Amino acid sequence: MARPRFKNLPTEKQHQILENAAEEFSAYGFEKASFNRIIEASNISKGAMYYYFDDKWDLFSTVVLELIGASWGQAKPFPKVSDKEEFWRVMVTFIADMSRRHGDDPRMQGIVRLWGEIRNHPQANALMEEAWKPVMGMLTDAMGRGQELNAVRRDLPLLFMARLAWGMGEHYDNYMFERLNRGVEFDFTRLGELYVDLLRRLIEVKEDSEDFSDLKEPLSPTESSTD
Amino acid sequence: MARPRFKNLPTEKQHQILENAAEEFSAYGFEKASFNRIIEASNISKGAMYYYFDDKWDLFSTVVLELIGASWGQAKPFPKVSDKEEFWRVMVTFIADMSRRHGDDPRMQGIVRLWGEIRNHPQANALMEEAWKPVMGMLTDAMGRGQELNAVRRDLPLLFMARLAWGMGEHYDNYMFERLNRGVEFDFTRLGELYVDLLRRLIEVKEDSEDFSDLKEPLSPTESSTD
DNA sequence: GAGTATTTTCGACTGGTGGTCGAACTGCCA
DNA sequence: TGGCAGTTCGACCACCAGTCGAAAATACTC
Repeated sequence: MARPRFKNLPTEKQHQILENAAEEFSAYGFEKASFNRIIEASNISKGAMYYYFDDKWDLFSTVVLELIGASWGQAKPFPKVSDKEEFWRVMVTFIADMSRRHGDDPRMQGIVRLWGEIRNHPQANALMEEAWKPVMGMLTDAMGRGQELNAVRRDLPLLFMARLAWGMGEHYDNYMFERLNRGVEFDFTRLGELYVDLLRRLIEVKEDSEDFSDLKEPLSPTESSTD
Repeated sequence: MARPRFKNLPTEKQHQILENAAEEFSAYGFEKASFNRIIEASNISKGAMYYYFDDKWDLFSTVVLELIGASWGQAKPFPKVSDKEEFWRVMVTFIADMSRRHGDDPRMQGIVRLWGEIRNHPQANALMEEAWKPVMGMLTDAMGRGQELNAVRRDLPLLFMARLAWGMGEHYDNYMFERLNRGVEFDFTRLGELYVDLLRRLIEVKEDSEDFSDLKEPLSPTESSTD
């Protein structure tokens, strides 16, 4: 979010600052990252830093938006599909693409993993919403198409299902990350298939399933508060 | 975890300290909770506090274990069930009981909600495992029984499914909490039914479903590191 | 009860934190 | 040359978790 003047800085300097910040945050998390250390590493004075950023959180969210934007900027939209099976097949590659984006860049990995830490910050929801808007948009679009094809259940709001998928992904990541750190080996493709299988079970149309459309309103997105 | 000597303190004093700590942690989260403030509120000196607890984390984990223990200490085990439908019916009440335990005590609520924040702490996994062991045990037992009744899929490890249920619960809580804070009204019973419906979709035996038992080993619990 | 040993309490102190602020410096225009 | 905005600077603030040596209280022994 960074004060507008930040853009007047030589792009090199901008890069340097954001780079150092990304490094620090993804290495230590939000609270334990040292704003002072970032300042030192950037060869800048404290006053100058606060001249360009409101506070630590401001720098953090700038970094997050930058990183996610760079990674998702030129992502291809969910392709047109014309039948159920194709829908699910494409979903697998979509999810794989997603986890690749999150897994390849270690700075991105660090950011994604520390999401849980900041969840209670007053501005966390606003940041999350803005940062992942394009991704969530693609997810909900995809699921909407799935509904048209009668592949995806219609009794739950799109956004609720998208968040469900998202949350499961987060949890999935954590579970795997933990095991990875213990030296367990994975077949990531197979793992992705399991993930989509689970997601599919959650949101697929099922003949005998109970209908929860009466819950639609409380589950739907209310206007997001900007606090 | 608290030094053993803590138990020699008058129980009244012990209570007072843990009470103040629970208050502080659940109100501010782990990082932003002030150890100093807890000390002051407890009418105790800094040296004394560090005489009974190794550090902030030590106090925190003591509080967590205390709180969860008190809430789950005398919980009834998952009842004997003899057929699929009964199994799922009992599961609904089990889950309802669980969310009631987490929702009734605001201190407990606070603790549960700040779990995400501390996930990256070096001792977080050990604490989580110890704190929720009885609950997870009941969950896995229940699911094991479900497998015997051919209600629950057999291709995934019990613990993986338990964690899946757990993670979904966490995410669910967060989603609802967010909406609650915006004044949205809920039918909690109905919401619990939706949760179990989703869980059921995830772990129920499904004839045409792909078999993922080849993933059993990487998904299974390895020996937990105690670092 | 005196003297010693152990346990407990105390709070000043340390190196660090995020954030503030008034002064100084710079470039530009009149 | 003077004035003025935009920018840079680092000393300073309140607070943080954690340390430590010494004082106080208690327990134990002769």
